[in-house]
Amino acid sequence: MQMTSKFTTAVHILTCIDVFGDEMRVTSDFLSGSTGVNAVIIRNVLAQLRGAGIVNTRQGSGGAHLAKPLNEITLYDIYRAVECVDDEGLFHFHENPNARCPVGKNIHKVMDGRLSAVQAAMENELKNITLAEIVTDTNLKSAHSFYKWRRMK
Amino acid sequence: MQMTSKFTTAVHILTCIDVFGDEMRVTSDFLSGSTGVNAVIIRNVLAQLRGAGIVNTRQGSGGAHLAKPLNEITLYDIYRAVECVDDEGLFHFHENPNARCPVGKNIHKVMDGRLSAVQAAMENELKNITLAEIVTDTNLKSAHSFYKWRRMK
DNA sequence: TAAAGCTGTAATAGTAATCATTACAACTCT
DNA sequence: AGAGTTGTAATGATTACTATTACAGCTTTA
Repeated sequence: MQMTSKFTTAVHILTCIDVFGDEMRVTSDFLSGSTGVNAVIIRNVLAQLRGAGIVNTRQGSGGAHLAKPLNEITLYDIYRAVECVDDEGLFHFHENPNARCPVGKNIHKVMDGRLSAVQAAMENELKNITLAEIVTDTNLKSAHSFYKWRRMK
Repeated sequence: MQMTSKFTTAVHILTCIDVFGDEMRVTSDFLSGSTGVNAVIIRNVLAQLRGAGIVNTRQGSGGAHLAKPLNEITLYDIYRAVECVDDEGLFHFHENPNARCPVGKNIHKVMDGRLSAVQAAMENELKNITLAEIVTDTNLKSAHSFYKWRRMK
């Protein structure tokens, strides 16, 4: 089991918007080039991020922009925006436990609270990581390589 | 994204083995009846649990048995046995970030440590839950309903 | 020792999810 | 008006999960 790559793609996208947004239009095509992910997928991810109030985009005039300060966007916000984790949660129950069996009848109830706690532990960790950290680290690691890439576009 | 239902199925199976194991042969067929999961799937899950040293099974003579005390089996052990989480981890990276882009070049490295921490937080929670708890709670909830079910088999 | 009941495992199929891709209408800006 | 974009629907390839059928091999017991 794994999260969709849309999650890391979304973080990548948002980092690009912040890093390059000052000087150029960050279009879905540009983001496709940086992530290696199809431009339509990028637009879909952007649509989900927009729905969550994380970015602004507009039809016609290209270019995505952050809708919030970097340090107010956590990885949890992005995860919620992009992964469909609403309904059932992280764990997927087998669907037809036998209600006539005392174990089958109760296993769901017995596990539910505990599994929610596990999920919450993961989500809390995600809440503690902001995009600001990601961007800062990325800038530190790549201080020297910006020039060329910008020229390419 | 979600975990396979094999995980909750495995917990259900192990609970049954402990609860019913004293008085009857807990076969894949019996477990199929309790979980509502196909008997072949049950046998596959049992095979994985056996590989992890959690249960013993033998060809011919039916009936699975726990290979360890209840309080030495954590949900983490079961999760590791049953989900294939070894290689890439919980998060799935988009596979072709552009190495010529300073963001694409570094995003993986920047996120990796943080995502590992998130995964570890979840796994630590799983390590804190033992099968002993699950069985105890199940027994409490179903004290009155065992008789009938046993008679059915 | 033969029959009955299990396990282990391979092969096949249905279903759902993910991602890529094509296509095109609607919008913005020059 | 035309070029460049976004938003979105439709289609297809690939992969994962689960169910199911089939059968060889093992154990127990009658």
